[in-house]
Amino acid sequence: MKKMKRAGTEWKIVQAAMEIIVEKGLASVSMAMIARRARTGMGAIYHHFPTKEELINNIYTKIRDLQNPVKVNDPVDQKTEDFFLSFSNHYLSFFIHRPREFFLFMDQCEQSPIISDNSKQLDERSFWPLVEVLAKGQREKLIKNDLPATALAYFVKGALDGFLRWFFTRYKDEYVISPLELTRTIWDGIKCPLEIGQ
Amino acid sequence: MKKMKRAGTEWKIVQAAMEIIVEKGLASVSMAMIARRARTGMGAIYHHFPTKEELINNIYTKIRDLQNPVKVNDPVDQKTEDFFLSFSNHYLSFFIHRPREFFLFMDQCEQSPIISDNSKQLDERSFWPLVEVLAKGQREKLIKNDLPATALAYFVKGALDGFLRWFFTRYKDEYVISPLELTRTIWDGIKCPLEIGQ
Amino acid sequence: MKKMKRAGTEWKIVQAAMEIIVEKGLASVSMAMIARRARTGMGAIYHHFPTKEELINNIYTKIRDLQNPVKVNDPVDQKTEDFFLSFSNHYLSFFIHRPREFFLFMDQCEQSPIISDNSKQLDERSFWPLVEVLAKGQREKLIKNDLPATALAYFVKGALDGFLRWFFTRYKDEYVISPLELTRTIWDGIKCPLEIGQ
Amino acid sequence: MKKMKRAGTEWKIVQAAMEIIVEKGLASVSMAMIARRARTGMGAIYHHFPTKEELINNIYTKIRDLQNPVKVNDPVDQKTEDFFLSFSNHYLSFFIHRPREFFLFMDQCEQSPIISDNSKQLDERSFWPLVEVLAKGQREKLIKNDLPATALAYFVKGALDGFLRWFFTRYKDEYVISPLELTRTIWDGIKCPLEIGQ
DNA sequence: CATGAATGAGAATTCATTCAT
DNA sequence: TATGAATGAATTCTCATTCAT
Repeated sequence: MKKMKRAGTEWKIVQAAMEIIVEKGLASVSMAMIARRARTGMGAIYHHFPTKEELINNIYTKIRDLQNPVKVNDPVDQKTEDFFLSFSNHYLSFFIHRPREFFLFMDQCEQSPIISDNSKQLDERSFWPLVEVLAKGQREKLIKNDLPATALAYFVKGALDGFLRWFFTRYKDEYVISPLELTRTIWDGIKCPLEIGQ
Repeated sequence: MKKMKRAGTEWKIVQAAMEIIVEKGLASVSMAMIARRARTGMGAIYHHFPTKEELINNIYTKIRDLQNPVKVNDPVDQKTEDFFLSFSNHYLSFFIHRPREFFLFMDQCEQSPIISDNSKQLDERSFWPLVEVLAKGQREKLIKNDLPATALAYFVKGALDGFLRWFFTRYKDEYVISPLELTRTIWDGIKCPLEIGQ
Repeated sequence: MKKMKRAGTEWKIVQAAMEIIVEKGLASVSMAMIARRARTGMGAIYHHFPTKEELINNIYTKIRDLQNPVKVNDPVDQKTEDFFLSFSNHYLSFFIHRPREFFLFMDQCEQSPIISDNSKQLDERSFWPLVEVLAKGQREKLIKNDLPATALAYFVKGALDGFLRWFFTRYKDEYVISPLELTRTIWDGIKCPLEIGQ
Repeated sequence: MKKMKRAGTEWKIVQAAMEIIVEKGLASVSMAMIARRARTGMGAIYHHFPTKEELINNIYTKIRDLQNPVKVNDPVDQKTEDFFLSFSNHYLSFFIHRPREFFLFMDQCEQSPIISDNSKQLDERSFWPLVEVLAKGQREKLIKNDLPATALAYFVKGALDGFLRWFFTRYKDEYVISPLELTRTIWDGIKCPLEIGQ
């Protein structure tokens, strides 16, 4: 019962922080605003998070952790194309099936120096499989190698994020969209063209 | 040197602001830091820009204006593929041939609510030709139509920005990169697959 | 003593602000000076009053409210002369029996555009009974009607304030003064001369 | 011709300063605002007036000098009542026949510490005849002596200023007003009542 | 654990004044 | 003389953080 309440408070704070950061921007959000939105006192926030930075980083890593379950498939085990498609689909559907604040919050934070190096290492870890599979694909001559695998990975992540940006700021339910097609589109872009006769 | 010659003060401020924002991030830059870096007094900044917000927005729109020359080619006049490729190439080479601060500054600002709706309308204007050509390509059955043209445009912009992010933060001259191949990669992704037998 | 007990902070700020404004003048008082005098931090002031302007206006209206108890006697109920004299006496004795800052602060503010229209409406409300009784007196032919009642009211207020200005800046206890005689003096001025033979 | 221009500039500055101070208040007027209103550069102001304080004080004393012609009638020479009435009438008509900024500017400044002691001595000098005549009247048993002459003088000045405040902020040409009646009213107030039988 | 008033260093902004043109 | 961009100290205001209740 008590723990319930505590967990509830922490979640209310996280919720409020995400909402308000998405609305007003990282730079112009104060702890007092978060407290007001969360309907708690300032003290409650500082009970759960020692500093503002840690609050932001904590939310950031919470989301990354949700996104990257402990056990990540090893790219080596699977067919390159399958791994690539499932990685991308997972990335998209993770955000699509969650409150819009999840993606928009991450999108705000990603370029900001408030995110500690520590938190950024988490990013790297989640980014790594993508780089790996692209490199593997290049070695297998399945994927274009005009650019280093890292560059392709940035390109792919940019494309996915661009789509999600559209989804969460422009999409209006008018019709069904299929993330699957999107990941296929990216794959079509980066894969090597079939040789004639193949 | 007590007094500054008139000329160039505004540009020195813009320069300094871009540099320092790229270094420390939008949120953690103070007007005093900008003044120090620009070697002006604080008042000089406020002489040229009424508020911090307007300074940022002004730089933002200055760059967008540079990027979008008054006369934009009309997508209707050209072959779809050519227009798409030249649009994307122009976008990439604009940033690649300019100081890295240009892109990194824009990238910082783009997701931030500090950019006013007014400035964002400029974005829309520069974005529009891309949406148009994608829509035209869809009507011509040249481009996949699983997603609305706007979504594809976000996707394309995301991909280009992802690449530039890599270019300006990871690229180390090790070897020659060709933006042309990148835009071709995107085109390969979004174009309709050739029918067998064609 | 690092932290202040809650109670009384607002009053200490008001107190300090009045004192220091009376000493140095509205224009040359800074929030830092007020904070120092009140022995609070600057933040405490802004916790209670959103801006410097609102602090001033708040003090102004606080005093006006003290001065005008909710229930004001209706001029219609009483003999004109009695009402006039009691109104004036009340005005004088209110300030005479309070710290000199009360009057001197009001006197500073009254002509200053820092006092918002909103606060000025309070003035009007407290001013109204005076205008009313003068108008009534004019209708009864008890009071000279060379000038509109409003003009007379400004005149009367000016006279009372002039006296108070003397009282708080020049009076030195040398001898007893009687505000009652003053209000009588004003009355003698504005009343109609007795007809010969009456 | 040249001198003309210079005199013109100085007057434009004085004019502009008075206007804007009356509008916005002494505290919130900057030299830049004055320059803009006067349609001059900042330098022009500093050619004519070494500091902001001196500008204000200069205007203040300019008006006082206009008001108090070098030769002031000596109260001793005239009948007390005549001197009192002509003094008061002169005070009122001086302001009434001049732009409203004259009075309203003086009213703003009078309580402010920006007015130097030097300038204030001018006030005293113009105030002195009033105190003198009231004292003389008291010695002659023509004027009530419940209060010291200085107090009466403050009272009288307050009354006159109160009237002018009405005149310049409320009066709307509806009908003719007669300052003469006003000064008579004050006289009626402060003079000793006639003994019955006299 | 929770509250929110209080702290005070630091950020944004203003403005009297100077001076190259 | 006139101009107005530039200076930078002073001022207003903000906000992460603490702590008495």
